[in-house]
Amino acid sequence: MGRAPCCDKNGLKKGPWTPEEDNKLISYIQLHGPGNWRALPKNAGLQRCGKSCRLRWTNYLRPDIKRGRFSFEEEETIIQLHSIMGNKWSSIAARLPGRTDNEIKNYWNTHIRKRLLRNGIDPVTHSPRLDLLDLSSILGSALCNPSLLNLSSLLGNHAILNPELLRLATILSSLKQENTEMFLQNLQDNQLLSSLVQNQFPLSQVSQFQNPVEEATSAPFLSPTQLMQTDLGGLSCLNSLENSVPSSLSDCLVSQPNSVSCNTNPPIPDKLVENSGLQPITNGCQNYSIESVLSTPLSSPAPLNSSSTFVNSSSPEDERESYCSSLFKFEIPESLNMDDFL
DNA sequence: AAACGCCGCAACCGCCGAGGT
DNA sequence: AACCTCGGCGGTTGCGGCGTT
Repeated sequence: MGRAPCCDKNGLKKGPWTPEEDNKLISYIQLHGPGNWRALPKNAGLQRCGKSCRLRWTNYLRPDIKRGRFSFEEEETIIQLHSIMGNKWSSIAARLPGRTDNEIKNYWNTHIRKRLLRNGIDPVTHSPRLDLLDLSSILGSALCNPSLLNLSSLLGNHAILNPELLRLATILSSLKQENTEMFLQNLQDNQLLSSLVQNQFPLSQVSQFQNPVEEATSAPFLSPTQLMQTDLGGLSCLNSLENSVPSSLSDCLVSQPNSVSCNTNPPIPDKLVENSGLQPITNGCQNYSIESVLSTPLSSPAPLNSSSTFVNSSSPEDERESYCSSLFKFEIPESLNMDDFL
């Protein structure tokens, strides 16, 4: 573990710390307290540079450090704070008692970041990744069965909705009577979708908040937790849909009685279906009910450790994976003026 | 059993800002 | 204003453990 000594400047030792060195450092700090790191190694009888001592203390030896696996709550907090602060690990660590910035950084890079990527979420922007996003299939499916679009229930929902998505839903709804073909063409061109995705979680909205509490309570769009729940990557989405969304998308996906074939909807590759554990749908069209998708109340994100979220999970990692169970969750600002979208 | 490759994480590196002179 | 010192931070490295072949 740790980096091997690359040099030995000034006779100072580098590399992994020995228990003896740890004991010396702990004993000295217990007597004199931390600080004055330049002079500390000499006074403590350590052949280390002050910086190395400080890092060893702050990242490993400090008595208040909590070691062990990150809890769901901690992980949720990290994701939320990262979406606000970016790679400000020390700021994030300040809000996670017992965790160091280094530990959080490592955990982010080795666990959370990978999972976000798997789920089709850009870990930097916390936005769905365009290269994996296949909203066109979702919307195309909706177009195949416009009855699935129920705006009235949407408008009666107290959740908060991303205006761009609401606009999209409105357009789709209007297409019940109008020119479906034209819209399908637009979908194929993907211009609308690109615009949608790029505008969905602009970073500028993140930076305008003075603190995470303010941001968490006033942000009009998806919270980071919801973003984790927003799974657009396909594979894990399908898996989680089958396992844990009994009332919404998975129902539409598997058991929708009036499924309609749709040529514009690219079928799920067999391999994906196979890996996801999802039963192949022979007509090649999944029907997503926007009504059901939009029905989740969202004044506060569901806790990560909500037991109802985890079904058929075999490991904590799987549990967190299945946490991305809802394809979309929306929030509708009370001030939203529907006229803007109609 | 051995070889190989991947992953996790402690530790290092370089940069930056604050504070003192 | 310029310089220096110190501490803090984020990014990166690479060893050791573990799983896979």
